[in-house]
Amino acid sequence: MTSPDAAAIDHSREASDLRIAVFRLARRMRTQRAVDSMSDGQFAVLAALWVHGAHTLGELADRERVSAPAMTRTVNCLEENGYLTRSADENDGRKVVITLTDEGRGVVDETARRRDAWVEEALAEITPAERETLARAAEIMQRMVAR
Amino acid sequence: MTSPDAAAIDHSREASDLRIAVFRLARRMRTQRAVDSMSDGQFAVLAALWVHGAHTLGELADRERVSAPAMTRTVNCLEENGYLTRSADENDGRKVVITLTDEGRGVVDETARRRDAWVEEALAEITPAERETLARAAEIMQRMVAR
DNA sequence: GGCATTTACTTAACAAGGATAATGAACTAG
DNA sequence: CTAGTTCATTATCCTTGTTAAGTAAATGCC
Repeated sequence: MTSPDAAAIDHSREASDLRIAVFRLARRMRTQRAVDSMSDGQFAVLAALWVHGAHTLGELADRERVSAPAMTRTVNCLEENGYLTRSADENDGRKVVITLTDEGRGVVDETARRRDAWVEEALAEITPAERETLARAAEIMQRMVAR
Repeated sequence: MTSPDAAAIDHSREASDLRIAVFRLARRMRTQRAVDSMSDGQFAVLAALWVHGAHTLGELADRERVSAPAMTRTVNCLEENGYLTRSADENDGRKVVITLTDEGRGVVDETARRRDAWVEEALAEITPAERETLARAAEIMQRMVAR
């Protein structure tokens, strides 16, 4: 009965390798973000708005896997700094629609440029085929998490 | 001159997507722990002791990129739970040598196993081609970090 | 239409885990 | 032996997460 065992081991090995690689890369990227006044969570919200457009508060909380109160506070802070605006939903007065301001958009561009500097450098040193693999992997990982 | 700009934007977007995906997946994997009451930081300390052997408190703080007081608190908690022990350094009475207990070793094994279990489950729900992509991506990410 | 329930967000209170500053004990240099 | 340095700890504060409770708007049932 070598076949099932071998398959199980391969599967387990694949999972281990992915887990270790993801942890290491996350850790490495995190160390690169030394100089920045904006926290990860705050930046992630602006980035989500930039990539996916306006959200209600609840949608943002769900997307970032964070409680609604936590998202309220984050949004308060970002609103005070002028990076986004709240407005009432036309059809549902309970909902708050959150929209990126031009200033917020600018901050995302600028911050992303600085934060991603290390990743871009690393991407520049691998082949286009490898970059393509990573891009597809990123999409798959997003789906694994979203599930 | 649209081509260079478009390329630069794609590159930046690629880096952003990868960073976000890796952070999210790492976060999700991190939620799978053997001991629910143990934080990621605490587990990281046990894992460091497991992989690299006994450390002084300062060495642990440096390795985890954390202040000495923060590490003191983390170690206090882990010591109270019996996962590690403090002992005086033979040659330098100021230093505190921190050693993993058998129980601590067990927690590391169990947690690694559970994290892999979640990843394996997630891998089971995607196609073989996607698994292959992730496997290749894991190898590429390891190389990016190792560089 | 009016009242109860549900939904979406906010406020309040609290816990975890990070930081710096200050304290204490042990080593080292002069 | 005294002065200065280093390692760990304690004290205090900040950020960011949580759950519980409160408010306002929408929905559903007579």
